Amino acid sequence: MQRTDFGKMTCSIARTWDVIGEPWSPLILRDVWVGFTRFDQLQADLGISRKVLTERLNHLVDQGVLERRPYDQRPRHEYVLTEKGTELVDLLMVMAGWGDRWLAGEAGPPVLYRHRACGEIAAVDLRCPHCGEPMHANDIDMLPGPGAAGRPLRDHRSGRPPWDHTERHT
Amino acid sequence: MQRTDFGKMTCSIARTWDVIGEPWSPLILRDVWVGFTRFDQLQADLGISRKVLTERLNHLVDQGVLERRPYDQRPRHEYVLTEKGTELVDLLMVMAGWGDRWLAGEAGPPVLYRHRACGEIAAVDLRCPHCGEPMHANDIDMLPGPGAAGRPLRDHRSGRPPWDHTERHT
DNA sequence: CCGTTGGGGTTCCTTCAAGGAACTTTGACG
DNA sequence: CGTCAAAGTTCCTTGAAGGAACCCCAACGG
Repeated sequence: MQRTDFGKMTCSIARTWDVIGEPWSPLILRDVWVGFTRFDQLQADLGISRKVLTERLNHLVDQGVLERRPYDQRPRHEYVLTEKGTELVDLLMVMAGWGDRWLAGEAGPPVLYRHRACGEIAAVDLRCPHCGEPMHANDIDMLPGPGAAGRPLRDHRSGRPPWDHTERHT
Repeated sequence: MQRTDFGKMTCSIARTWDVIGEPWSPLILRDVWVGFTRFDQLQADLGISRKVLTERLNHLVDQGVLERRPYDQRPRHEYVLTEKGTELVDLLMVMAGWGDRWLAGEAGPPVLYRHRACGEIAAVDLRCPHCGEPMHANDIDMLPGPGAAGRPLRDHRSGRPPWDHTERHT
């Protein structure tokens, strides 16, 4: 599918997309996390084509997100999350949180998350690691980082990018 | 592309994927957030095909993530994030955080995020809204929610799903 | 020692989406 | 009245997703 190579863009969203943005990839990671670690388990649970599953698993292994690990003398193996992959599960939790909030409808969320430390059922919240206050879309400013490539950034004071001098015919 | 309809699955990750999982969608949202709100701006910035951009924008509007808003008497309009869409930016921030950490390489992250409340540069952190402690992949248990459909869940004590009684030939 | 089974893939074919370029529409402006 | 610019359509080519069938390999079981 992806004829465009997002991995080469100077954007961490695009680069991350290059790793998990193909169809099925997040669901494969979800399943591996939940305990479906073998090819046939994944195939049966997801109903995905074997061909596509092979391609996705290879890609995820190449990207260092999954590890192929033998569990028998026979050529049998299971897929497990690497540290890199485990940190991707954070992303899945945020996706699940948004889906629970906006798409679950009458029936309510299919899965509840319980924080083991305090025992409470909760959706993850985004916080600033320094001050501990909420840190959402409108709580931040963006600045060029060391890996920047001259991409214009949002100016939160004017509400539009600094380079944008087109009139608004409001 | 997506021949499989993820939106019908009993999984908030799959449902969310159905909204933003097509190629380009996250980058479109990023651009709208950053201030590229018009068709030609998006097309020029992303280098996406006009046809595909039309399809994506329509889908995102249909899903209530973007709103098409006229800014002139002429048939001119711009796309803006709804509340639903603004909350999706949280997801983009987590994606960016992961990409910054694992894919930025030597050059470092292209963009830095500054928390306006405290002025610090930081990546978002996932916390439990109740106790305020970190809440990552391995800090939670999953339970069936009201919208569940009998899907087996992970048992964190055994490390694999409760229904899995196959031997491990380790 | 030969056939069977089961995990883990390939191969091949059809259908549909992505990419890209050219063309169209609409109202405003000089 | 001709032109311009925004915002799409149309059409064609290439390539990815879906699906079914097939293959390989190492135990077993008799």
